[in-house]
Amino acid sequence: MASSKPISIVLVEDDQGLAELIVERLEQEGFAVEHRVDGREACELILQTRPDLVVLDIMLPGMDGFEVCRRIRPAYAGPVLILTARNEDLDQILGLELGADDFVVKPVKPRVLLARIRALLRRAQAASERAEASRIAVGGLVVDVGRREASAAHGAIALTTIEFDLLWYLAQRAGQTVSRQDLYQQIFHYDYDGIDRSIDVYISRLRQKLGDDPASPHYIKTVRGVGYLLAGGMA
Amino acid sequence: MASSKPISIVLVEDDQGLAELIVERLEQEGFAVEHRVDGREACELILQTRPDLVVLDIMLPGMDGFEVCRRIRPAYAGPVLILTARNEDLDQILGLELGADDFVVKPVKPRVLLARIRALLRRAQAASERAEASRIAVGGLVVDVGRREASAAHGAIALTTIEFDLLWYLAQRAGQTVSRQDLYQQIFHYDYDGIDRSIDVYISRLRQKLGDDPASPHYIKTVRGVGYLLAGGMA
DNA sequence: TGTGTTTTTTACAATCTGTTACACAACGCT
DNA sequence: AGCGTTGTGTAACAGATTGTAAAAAACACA
Repeated sequence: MASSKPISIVLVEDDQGLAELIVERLEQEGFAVEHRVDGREACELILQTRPDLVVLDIMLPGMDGFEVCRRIRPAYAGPVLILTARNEDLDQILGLELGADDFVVKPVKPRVLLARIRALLRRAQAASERAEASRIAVGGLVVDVGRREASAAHGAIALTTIEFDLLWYLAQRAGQTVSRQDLYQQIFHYDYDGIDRSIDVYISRLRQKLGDDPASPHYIKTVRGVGYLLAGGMA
Repeated sequence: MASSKPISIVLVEDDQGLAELIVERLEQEGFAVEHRVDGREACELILQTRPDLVVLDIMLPGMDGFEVCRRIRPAYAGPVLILTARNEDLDQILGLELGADDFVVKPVKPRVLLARIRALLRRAQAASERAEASRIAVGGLVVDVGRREASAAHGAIALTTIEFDLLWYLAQRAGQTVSRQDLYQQIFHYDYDGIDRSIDVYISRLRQKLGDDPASPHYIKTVRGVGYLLAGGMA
């Protein structure tokens, strides 16, 4: 198990001295560390490589740490540890619900940082074990909640928020008919009034993106008078 | 769960080191694991013992994982989890619609694999509690309720909601005559008044789509004064 | 603020459903 | 066989439901 792959960490920090110190210590401990100074670059790196953990300084040139956090959060599910110089920032960190998982106040002692990192990794691991599948494969379609995208034979398919929520809900119940009522509850959080057509529009757009012909659909079937069904199911 | 009978898993993997690692971990967790290196042998084992789940490596000597999947699928309905070394294989997994239920990209972390296995087993159990059989094959016709579609030798047949419900009900009782009364109860949820002709119309439409000549029908026979019958038996 | 995207609404097109009408087939009777 | 009676097959139609393009509104970001 130790052999498979080292745990990867992305460090975003503009103070070169501090950064070197941290990188050295972490590598000593067997982590694979990538360091970036620029916020924008860091975002790209994180979204691309999906490290096991991110250590993020708040004060950065260009895009600050808050912004980086906001940017990556929708698509990156791993733990984020914030580094901050001033205590006052804490209010913001906590209050703004950035989705940071922990923070360390500067000046940083490597021992402390290391302990926090280990704790976060443990927590994340436990969470991922508990989690439902983050991905569902049904009938040649893969729906990935971590990336909030679907892939079919042709490749990845970019979906908007609601499109994805809808597909995810259907995928979780693949092989069962899902009622309009149910879909309105889940997607819009209010009841179906019998008149609104938005679900139909989203289904239509989903079918278009999935390359599904509504006359003889491969993925999403209509159950007239009831709702829809994503083809799939087991046993 | 610990008491009755352990959950059985078949692992098909040619890398001895990895296989041992996985087997050990799974047995630790209380699963009964059978390991095979050869694809052909694995097929036999799976079809014979019908394990609760199959973990299948793509790269195998002799018969590769894709082929194994294709071979077992018609007769094995349980969940299949694919192990793949390269991301590019995903295209194939998706494109070929092998009927795999999830996949894990190597290098495999046992924790992750375990979480995925648990998720798949949960899903499979939920599915099997819901439905008796999700697919029925009668006289060269396959009716699949999980996809709400029927297929004959020519390929898939697009059916409307009621057409499918009707066919499904007949398929569940293939070989026995089903009364009009019964059909009205099941399909329309009200009694047959002796006048209404809608069932006849739907039967007519079904026969058209199935390519059935009512003068000498291959699939749906008329039982005068009583109802209809979907021809049973094998072909 | 402007620009580009996503969500929601609206209107009209396409499809499905349930009914009716008529044609034909099966049965019973002489 | 001839005839009426009953049951089934299906085309055609009107109303209902769903599909979707396009416009408008809301939102996000620079």
